[in-house]
Amino acid sequence: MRQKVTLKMLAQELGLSISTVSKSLKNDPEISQITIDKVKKLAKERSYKPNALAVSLKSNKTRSIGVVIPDILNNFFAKVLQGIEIEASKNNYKIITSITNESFEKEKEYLDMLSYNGVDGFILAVAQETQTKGEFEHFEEILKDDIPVVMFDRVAEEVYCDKVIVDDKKGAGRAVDKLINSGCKRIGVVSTIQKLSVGKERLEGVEKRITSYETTTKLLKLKKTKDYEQQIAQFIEENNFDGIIGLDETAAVSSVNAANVLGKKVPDELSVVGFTDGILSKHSYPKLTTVSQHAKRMGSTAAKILIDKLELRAERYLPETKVIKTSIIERGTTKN
Amino acid sequence: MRQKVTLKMLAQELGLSISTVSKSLKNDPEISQITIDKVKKLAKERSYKPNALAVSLKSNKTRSIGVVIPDILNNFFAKVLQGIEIEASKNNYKIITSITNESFEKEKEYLDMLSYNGVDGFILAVAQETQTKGEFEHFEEILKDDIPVVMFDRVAEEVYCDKVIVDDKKGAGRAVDKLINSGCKRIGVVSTIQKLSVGKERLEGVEKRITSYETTTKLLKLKKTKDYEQQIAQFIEENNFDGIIGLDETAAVSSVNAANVLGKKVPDELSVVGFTDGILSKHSYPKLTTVSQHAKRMGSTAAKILIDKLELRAERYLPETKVIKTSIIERGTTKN
DNA sequence: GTGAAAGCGCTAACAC
DNA sequence: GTGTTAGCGCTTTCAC
Repeated sequence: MRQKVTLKMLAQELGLSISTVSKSLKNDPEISQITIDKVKKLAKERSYKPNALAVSLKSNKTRSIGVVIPDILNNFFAKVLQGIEIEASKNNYKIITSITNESFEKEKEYLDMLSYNGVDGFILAVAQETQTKGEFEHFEEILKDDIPVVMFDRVAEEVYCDKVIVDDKKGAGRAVDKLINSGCKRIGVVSTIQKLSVGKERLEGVEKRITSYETTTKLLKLKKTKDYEQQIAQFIEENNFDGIIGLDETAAVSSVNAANVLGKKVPDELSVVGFTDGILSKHSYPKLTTVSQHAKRMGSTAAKILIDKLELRAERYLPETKVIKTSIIERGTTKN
Repeated sequence: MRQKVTLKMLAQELGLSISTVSKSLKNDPEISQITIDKVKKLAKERSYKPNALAVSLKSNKTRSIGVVIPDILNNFFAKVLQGIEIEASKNNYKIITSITNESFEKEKEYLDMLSYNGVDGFILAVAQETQTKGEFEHFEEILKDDIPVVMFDRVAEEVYCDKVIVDDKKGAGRAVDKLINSGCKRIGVVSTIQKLSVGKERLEGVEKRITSYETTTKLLKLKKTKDYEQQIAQFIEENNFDGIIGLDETAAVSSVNAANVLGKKVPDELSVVGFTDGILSKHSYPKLTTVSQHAKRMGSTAAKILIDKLELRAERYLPETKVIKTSIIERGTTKN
């Protein structure tokens, strides 16, 4: 093992005290310029780097952010993570990634483990199991310890902390408008996320908006046990739909494929609008028109809010909820 | 801020010394059972958790692993990350995720930053720019400091460290066999990753295997500037292919969609085999037959190797290269 | 302008 | 069986 360079070593070599060396490296005005230059020169030569651990112990700051997400294979979360990472790295923060796999226990465990001098703050999306259970004490615990938390997308209303969400309801409304404007008369809704808060929000958005038009809608909750495309194909046939809103990316892409099963032309005989605008939407045939949630921006926004808090640049004790605007990305599954 | 519980506090409250408390919590046989019980009881009550920073400073171990990957939006890397995460969490390691976005500079930066008491070891896939440049000093630096490195998938032959790779050549051979066995006579190869080592490996594998049969092949390198499906459709038409091997997931899915453009039936008129077996393969229409690289297993294997090294369970100084076997996942784009 | 000393929270060798 | 002490590498107050 190559010897690690410490302040002590530099001090010895220069015949100075440790504190002088430390101050020199910080350009402390107490120290003469000559000394400062001397110290810096040697530090550079030896490529001295402060021991992050020692600095953290002293300052009680780790410069790291705990990111707790339900599922990294979900392209949406991956995008958010990317946004967080970029912003964090800009500000010289590390990120510690934890994946709950939608489990309440894992979520609790990770929060607990990381809250003890592991990270300065958290960015998280609530696990499905936690949302179903409605138990949020583990978040409160963290907040009591004065560790800031920013929730995104899957948030817990009950917890008083910063949040970054998407105007899902409005987005759903936009999806309805889009379909109606491209001539659809009968619109069906397909979802695999009926249990999640976002799933409910979107459904509400659709239902509310559809009352503006002379039509109604119907929801198909996809069952994991059966083939999605078959379920959707049947749903379309039975109700004679000419428009489908997929409340999540999988539901939307499967709807496009269901049209293939039925031999219906998209978008001529069936239009589809999806949510999330991830990688699947760009690789379906035809490519999906979607409501984009700007996942990357969600990530960077969440990171900005958290870092502002950590650096005390923001007002304390005043949690904010930031709403990211949705927008429709027009591609091939709708008519103009 | 709720006061953090420290050994000192417990000691004071119990009228014991700090070291006694410390030892009690470690079940040191030097300490009487009565004391141990007393200490543990209070520790539990106060929900004492050791300060991870102090432990790290003392032990010079952080129990964290630096994971450096080129792109988290790539489903393959996301899967590997998932595998790493599971294994790490099992062994009570944290993971620090860094995304290089294929940049040499970023890769260097992250390795540098994290190597100073940030992490105990690294798991990484080399960035594209680094592979192109062929500069690997930054890896050597890390190894000199005795920080173990495990490379996966995108490895640098030149660096003497542990590696986890896939038998890409054999996998490519399997893809050829699969197509020939399902009756293909003219096989084309499509790729978006011709610059990466894995891309070259796979191509070689195809070319080598195809000599066993009475046919030849041809490669289409997809240009980012133009629509993939159009390029592929043209390629298929011009060469009258009845089989396509997509060397990466995007190329493979785009090939299936190109068949749609041409109005060719898959797999009846055109068979396709892809690589990577990610989320896209499962959502194309028809679903893709692919060569799976078992990404998750790659991740957990890499993590196991690293953790074994870190805990000195493994022989030191003897880097190993583990080859993960590929397998064909049969779905709808090939005939039986 | 420089240095000594205390302390962040913990561990462990060494007393007693 | 329990306590004292030194030290991990750094920052910072206070003394000189």
